[in-house]
Amino acid sequence: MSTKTIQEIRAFNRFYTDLIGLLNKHLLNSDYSLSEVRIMYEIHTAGEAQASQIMAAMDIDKSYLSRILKKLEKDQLIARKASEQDGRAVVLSLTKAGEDLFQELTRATEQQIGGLVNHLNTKQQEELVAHMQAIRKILQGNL
Amino acid sequence: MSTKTIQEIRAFNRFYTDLIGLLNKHLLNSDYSLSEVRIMYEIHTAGEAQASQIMAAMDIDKSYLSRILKKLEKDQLIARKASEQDGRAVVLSLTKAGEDLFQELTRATEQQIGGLVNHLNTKQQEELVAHMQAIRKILQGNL
DNA sequence: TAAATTTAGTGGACTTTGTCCACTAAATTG
DNA sequence: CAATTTAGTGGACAAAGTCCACTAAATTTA
Repeated sequence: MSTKTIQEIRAFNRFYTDLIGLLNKHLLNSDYSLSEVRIMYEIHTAGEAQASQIMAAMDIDKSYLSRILKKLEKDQLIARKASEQDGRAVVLSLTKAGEDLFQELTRATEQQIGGLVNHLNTKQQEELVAHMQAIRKILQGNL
Repeated sequence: MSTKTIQEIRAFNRFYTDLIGLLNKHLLNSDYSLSEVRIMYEIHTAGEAQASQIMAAMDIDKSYLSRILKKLEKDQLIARKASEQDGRAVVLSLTKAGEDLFQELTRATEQQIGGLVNHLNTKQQEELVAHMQAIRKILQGNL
C-alpha cells in the first residue's frame, strides 16, 4: 500500500478523533462519563448483560468496570441479579430510571449529531451515511 | 433529517471510536501518551509553534499543556526560545531527538495502519480513502 | 498616554479516569 | 476430585485532565 494511502487514513483519523471529541463534550455537563454511558448503552442494547460481556465488548478493565457498575447501581440506574446458570456471574439490566436517563442522553446525543448535519441537504446526508457504511464494511474485519 | 440517518452516524461513531482506540493502543508501550504525541505532531507540522497555537489546535487546557511541554523539554524532545515579537510567548520546536522520536512513532503508527489495510486490494484501499476524503469534505465545516 | 482589559504561560491543588495486583468463589478441565 | 480457568470485587496506585490564582507582557480604551 502506498504512503499516500496511509497518510490519508491518518489525516482522517485525526479529523475524526477531533470530531468525536467535540461530540463527546456534551457529556461533560452530565453526571456520567463516556464509559458510563457506553456501559448503559451495552446493557440497554443487550437487554440483560453480564459484566464479562461488557468487558469484552468495550475492552475495559474488569476492576474499573466493577467500580462503574457499583456507582450505577448506587445511583439506581442498573439492577443486578444473580445468574441462574452461573453462580459467579451477575446479570445486569437498566432500571426504569436507567432507561429514562439513557433515553435522555440519547436524545442529547442525537441533537448534537443533528447539529452536525442539519445544514446539509438530504442528498449530502445520504451520501455521508453511504460513505460511513462503506467504510464500516471495508474495515469491519479489524474489530 | 431522519432518525435513520442519525442512527447510522452514531453507529459509525461507535465503530470508529473503537477503531481509533485500537490503533492508539500501541502508544501504551511507548513512554508518551496520545496527547504528548499529538503535541509533537503539531510542533513538527508547524515547524515552530507557540503554546497558544497548540492549545487552539488541540482544544487542550493551557495548564495541562504547560506541564506536558515541561516534560517534553526535560526529555530534550522540544526546545523553547523566547518569541521576538511577543515577550509573553515562547516558541517551541522539536530537537533532533524529538524529530527522531517523532519519526519512530510515526513509523509505528503507519505500520499499524498498514496492518489495517494490507489485506485489502488496491481498489478497496482507494475506495476507502475516497470515502474518508468525502466524509471530511462534507463535515469539515464543523471543525 | 495611563488605566483597564486581554492574552500567554506557569504552578498548586485537586478530581477523574484508568491500571495492576491479589483475592474469593464458582465453573470447567483433565 | 485436583488443577486450572473464569467472574467479579476491592486496595493501592498512576496517569490524565481540570480549575483556579497568579505574573508579566500586549492591547484596548477612555
